[in-house]
Amino acid sequence: MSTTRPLRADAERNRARILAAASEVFAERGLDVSLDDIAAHAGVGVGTVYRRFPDKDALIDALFEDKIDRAVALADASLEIEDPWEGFTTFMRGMCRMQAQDRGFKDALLLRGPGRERVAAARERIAPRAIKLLTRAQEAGAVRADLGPFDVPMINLCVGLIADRTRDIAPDYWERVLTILIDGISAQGRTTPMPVEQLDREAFTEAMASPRRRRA
Amino acid sequence: MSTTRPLRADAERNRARILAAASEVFAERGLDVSLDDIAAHAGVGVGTVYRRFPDKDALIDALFEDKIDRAVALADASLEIEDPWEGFTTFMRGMCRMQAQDRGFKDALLLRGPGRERVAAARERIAPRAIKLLTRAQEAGAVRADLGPFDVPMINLCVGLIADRTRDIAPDYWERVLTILIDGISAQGRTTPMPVEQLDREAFTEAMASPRRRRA
DNA sequence: CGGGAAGTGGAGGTAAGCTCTCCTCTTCGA
DNA sequence: TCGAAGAGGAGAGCTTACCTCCACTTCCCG
Repeated sequence: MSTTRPLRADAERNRARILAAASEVFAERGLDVSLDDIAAHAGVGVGTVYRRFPDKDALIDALFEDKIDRAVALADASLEIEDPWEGFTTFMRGMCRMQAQDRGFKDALLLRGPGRERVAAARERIAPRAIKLLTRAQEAGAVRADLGPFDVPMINLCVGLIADRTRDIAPDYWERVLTILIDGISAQGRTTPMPVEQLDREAFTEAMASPRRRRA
Repeated sequence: MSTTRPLRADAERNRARILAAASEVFAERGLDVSLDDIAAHAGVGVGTVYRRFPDKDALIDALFEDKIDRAVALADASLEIEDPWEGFTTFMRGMCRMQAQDRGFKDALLLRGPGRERVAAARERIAPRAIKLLTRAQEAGAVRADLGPFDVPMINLCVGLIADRTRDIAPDYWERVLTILIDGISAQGRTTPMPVEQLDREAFTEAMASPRRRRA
């Protein structure tokens, strides 16, 4: 099985184009985009996509792996930071940034259908590191003691939602919400200055209007 | 037009049944449920629903009005509270509770399509009161000064999301997230004790699995 | 109590939108 | 040069929802 004959040059080029397009489109609009959209964006026909990837999930998987590795690397890097608070918040900000910049990644972390095992595996790689970051920060008295390990992904979820809604309007707005959440989990009652401006009225209205399928 | 002849007794009964069923189903599962579901839940045919309400939006509107009134009443009651922090947090908790307990209400506040004007009108009734609550709390030094008026609904959005995901599993879990958020907007670095327990592993797994259409 | 108006149910018309297949035509490369 | 690999994209087939239509039932006035 592993002895796959190399693809023809044009096929290889198209494969790369599909992956690039999928990465981009998933990041922008989430996993709910149709393969037709991705094919169009890649400048190929749908048939070509299906020739390369048995189905949509295979395509998602091909992109997902790498992102998980990056998340794990982030966790490891955060554990290297001496200051426990700094380490924990670096991890949180990094995870949120990844999700804010890549809606597909955020969606992938929530899959229930096929690909569920892959997500479970991913969580099992990240969770122990996250827990270590959390307990270390709690033992240092930096993070409130009553925060549970399962509260942490919920915070991610919140930021991800806000990022989805403001991505096209104010791509950094999510940092305000994360700032509030991080100050809220501090045991020392910090008030971190807001890193970005608030929304103006127009941006707010836009963000609140839910995207009822497709454009306006 | 306004001189509508009274409905026949059975029709009136069915109308009430439809409204009751719609209220219940919308609250549980949001505005995305089909009218077929509502009709079944009310024990009538779809045709009967459409005889009474020209379309789905009319049905939503009929229920929405009253909920807005309750939100406005909550804001007014919160303004009656002397302590500005207490007033503001009472409002926040109340708004979040309304959305946590009624997913349809939460959805309705985000409508873009038809019913948009009604939502805009609702916002215009609530916004001035919310702003008053906020600035009063900020002037008293209770709420961080860099919080903007448009950040407040974003907090609601976050809590609404968490409530949606945990409604069937741990109906009060959202209060933990709101607690974090409220502590995060305090200018005085409060650490309010968590009002409810955290999720256990199983509940967490359940909550993270996105509801890809219909049941499990 | 009888008849016509009002009301009812739910199958199915209509419309989207999606995933994935199929088959003809094109392109690569030994 | 020519066979095999690849490409494209129309459309099959599925799902899901909103809403209509009309034969049948129920109410209620005279």
